[in-house]
Amino acid sequence: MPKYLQIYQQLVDRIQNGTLPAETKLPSETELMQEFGASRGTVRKAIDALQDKGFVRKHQGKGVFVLSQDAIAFQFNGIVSFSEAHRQMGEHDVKTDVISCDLIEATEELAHLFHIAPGTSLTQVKRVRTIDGERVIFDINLFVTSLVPGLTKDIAGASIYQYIEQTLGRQISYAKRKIEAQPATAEDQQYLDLEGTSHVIVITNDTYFYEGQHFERTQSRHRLDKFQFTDIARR
Amino acid sequence: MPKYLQIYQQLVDRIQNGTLPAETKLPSETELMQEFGASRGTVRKAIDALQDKGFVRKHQGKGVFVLSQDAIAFQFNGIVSFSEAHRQMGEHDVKTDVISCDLIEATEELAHLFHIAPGTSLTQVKRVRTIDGERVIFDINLFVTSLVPGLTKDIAGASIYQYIEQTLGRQISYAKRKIEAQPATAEDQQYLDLEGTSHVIVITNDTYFYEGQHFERTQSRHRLDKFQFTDIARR
DNA sequence: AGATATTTGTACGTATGTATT
DNA sequence: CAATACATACGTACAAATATC
Repeated sequence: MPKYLQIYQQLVDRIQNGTLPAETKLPSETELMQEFGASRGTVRKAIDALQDKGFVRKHQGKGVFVLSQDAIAFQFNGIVSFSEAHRQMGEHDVKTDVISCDLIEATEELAHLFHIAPGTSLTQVKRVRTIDGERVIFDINLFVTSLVPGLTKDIAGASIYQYIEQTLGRQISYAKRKIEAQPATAEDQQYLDLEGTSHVIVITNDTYFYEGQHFERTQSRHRLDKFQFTDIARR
Repeated sequence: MPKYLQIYQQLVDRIQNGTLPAETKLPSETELMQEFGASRGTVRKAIDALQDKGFVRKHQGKGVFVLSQDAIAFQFNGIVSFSEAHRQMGEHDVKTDVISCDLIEATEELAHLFHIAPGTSLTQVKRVRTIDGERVIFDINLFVTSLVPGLTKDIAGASIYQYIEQTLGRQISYAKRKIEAQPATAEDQQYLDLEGTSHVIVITNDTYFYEGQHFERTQSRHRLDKFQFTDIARR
């Protein structure tokens, strides 16, 4: 592990175990240099990482200050798949049913979206997520088949993201997300326990590989009252 | 402007005007050093900034690659106030009506939330946003009065964030956001043109100053079909 | 109010390590 | 194996913002 990450990790530990409580000032760069036997640049890199992760805030001329812990607890930004998200939550009975896993041909519109030729093969996966006995999420995934080959119903029942990263060895880089409400479709009514609600929350997710290739669009359709999304925004 | 930001800006320009199209490789650090007459550290800082903003991706041993433009167009992350968001969109007839601007006393629950004593003064602002003639957003703001003093109906009708940053001279740092659906309340029905929809989308926003003080909680209640939220997530 | 010290920000230079070509 | 390109680490100097005397 690089030295700057070691320093970073030790400082994170101190913040998390209360040695460096919220609102207190971190030792100055000069002091940290002496303590860790590192150059100023290395110490600064560690502190920059702390700030990126939301642990501290730097102020020129003043110092570096620890931010309150509860701010960090909120920090589950980033791309998190369904199975990752619910493994952490625990306590809930979660099940995934794969409705279908088919090859389809890209329409004009989808071809344009993925920057591929019309008619190119796409893999379409439809899944229903059941939480505590209620069917509350209906996912429709579309993958560019050439970029994500070999998808099967079995894989779709486990974790597609794990398959992409571990079996295919591709690295997922970033995702664009859109959240909106839409009237429930006939398919929504068929696959979800809507309990009379007229709308669903739709999260459209466009995901990209490290190299910038757009390989997936997913619509995740949630029952209104079972949907919640949190994040942290920085000015 | 610091040198590394000048280099950053010039590279952004080239990416945006097509001189450096997506998927192409940036000049190497050595070449950029010569071109801009800068040290390697300075060039690297500029490239790091490019990567932070999502313009490029660095690969050790390979080079730095330009990411596709449409990924960046999506990049309006961060904390954006209502008036900021709609100034950019243009084309729409937007109006803000201030329903009330009162001092209230913190309940036990609110006191705990803001880490203040029960009974401490809070400023409560209720506003309705009308877009193209329809009342679609109902905002309820709660400010810790001692941290955001002097709020008036007039200020609430313009931009509270601008007042905080420019008049009070305080810097807003980050916000925690939660998005969920809730059944419409009587107040929602009174102030919004609900068009028969039973639920509203509620965005709860907790905002913090640079120093880490929690100074605001806002509930922004949106009509279902007029709500949309986008962001970009990184792995 | 003003000078001085402290603290972070920027910039340069050099050397060595690691991944890819 | 060698060359190329990015990553880490050390050191120095000066600037800018803030705190202190």
